[in-house]
Amino acid sequence: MTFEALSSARTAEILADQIREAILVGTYKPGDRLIEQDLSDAFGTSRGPIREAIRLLASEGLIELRKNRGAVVSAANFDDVLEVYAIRMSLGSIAISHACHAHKHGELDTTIVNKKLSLLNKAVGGNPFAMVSADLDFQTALIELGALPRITETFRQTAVDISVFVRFLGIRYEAADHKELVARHVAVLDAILEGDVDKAVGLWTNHIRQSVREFMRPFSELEIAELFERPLMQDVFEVESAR
Amino acid sequence: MTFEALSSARTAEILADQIREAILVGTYKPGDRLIEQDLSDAFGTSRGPIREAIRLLASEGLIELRKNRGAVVSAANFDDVLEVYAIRMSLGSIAISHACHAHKHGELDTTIVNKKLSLLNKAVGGNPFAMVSADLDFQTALIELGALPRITETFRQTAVDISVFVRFLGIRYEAADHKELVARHVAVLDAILEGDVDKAVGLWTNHIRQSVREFMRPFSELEIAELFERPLMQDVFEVESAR
DNA sequence: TAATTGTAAATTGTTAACAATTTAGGAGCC
DNA sequence: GGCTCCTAAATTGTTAACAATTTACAATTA
Repeated sequence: MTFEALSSARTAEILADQIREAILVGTYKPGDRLIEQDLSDAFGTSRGPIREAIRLLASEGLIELRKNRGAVVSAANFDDVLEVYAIRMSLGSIAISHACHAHKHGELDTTIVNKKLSLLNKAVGGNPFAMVSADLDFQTALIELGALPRITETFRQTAVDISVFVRFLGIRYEAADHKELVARHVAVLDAILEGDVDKAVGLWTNHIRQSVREFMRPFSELEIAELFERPLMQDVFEVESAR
Repeated sequence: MTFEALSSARTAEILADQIREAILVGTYKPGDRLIEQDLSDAFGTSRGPIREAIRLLASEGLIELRKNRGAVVSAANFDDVLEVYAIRMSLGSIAISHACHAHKHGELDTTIVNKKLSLLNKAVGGNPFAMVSADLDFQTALIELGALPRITETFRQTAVDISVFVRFLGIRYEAADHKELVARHVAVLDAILEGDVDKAVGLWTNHIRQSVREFMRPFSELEIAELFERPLMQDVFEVESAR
């Protein structure tokens, strides 16, 4: 990789994308070590850019760095799931409220979110992982309407987390009603475009709560009972009883 | 730096700490370029670790990276301040609520937060920047009681932001009533230790709202009026009128 | 046999040289 | 004078070699 003419993005970012994809696809599993030399052989670069990509993925939390002992793919657990949903609900509400206000002043550009929505509609019914990915892209675009860069960035990070959960914690989107899922999303967008703050935020929090319920669905009674012990369940998600 | 025996932390992290400090102290000002060679000369390492430190600071948002064009120190603006306070209020509430529940189950370790509190008390009345730093450390320890790692990490990042605002946006802690500030902090901690979720969260949100008011105090009527145009002001901070 | 030590291999950390790109400044042109 | 084009310097990006550390494993000892 001596010249690489096409690169409008940074090389390390491209590498990070490829390694992230490899992790999400299962080539590297939680607990696996990522050895710099192996990666640079595999991707055809030297160790420098690979190192940079590894650091990038570590800042996303996808892998963990141990001093002088390299990087390992992180393991996700249930507590993480609840925390991530809590962050998405909380910061998402602020962003959506902000988007409503921006819309009232006529300064809302819906090009991206509309594009992501049509991509999501196309993905419904296809490969479930591709659908999850399209779903997350749409939600991120929705949050981006708020034009709050730090919140958007944090939200974007949680999207990576959700991808990991879907792959490694057995969340089964096959079980969910896809049309209803998309309808919930569109309802939030519509409420924003009506400029109705309370309605939009309400629909959003409701959407997250529903997502938590769907996430729990595939688990056993025992596992669900354990999940209900977590304070976040009552305080943030207000989930009453299983299903 | 060929061996460096003492390092229990990573070299790049130490370098990042030093560069961050140099930025906060004003050695490098917003808009300044950070040239790798200059930094490696200044800190006595090669460009590799410096590069890594720069990437680290970029992920904190303290500097910005432009492809093939190096790093510049970021400039903070008022919108950022409001967004950061909104994040701290929102995620902080979740963490504090979580800490209350943990306390009820008797699994709260208050060693760190108590240590930070005594350091804060010592810092009151001294160098204002040192006080801000001790203040932020205490708040971070408070949030850490929630034992929610992702929220703690995001919160920790916003502490860096606040440091930047204090240095570069003219927030004057001299103007604030230090004893009252510490009292507000202690009140939140006490409420957590009473296990009173509503009280603790209420005190916390109130504390952030008060902080926003104090942050505005040094600015002119015109600037304050402009700040009130921001949706976050009404929606999140519920600040009524300039006082 | 189990624990311990010593040594070689594997791996990460650092450095310096080289390649590619951007920036700055001047020569030539309108 | 102001504009474009060109070249040289400055700077970032990449690579490969070297240093330091960790890991694996065999030899030694209790």
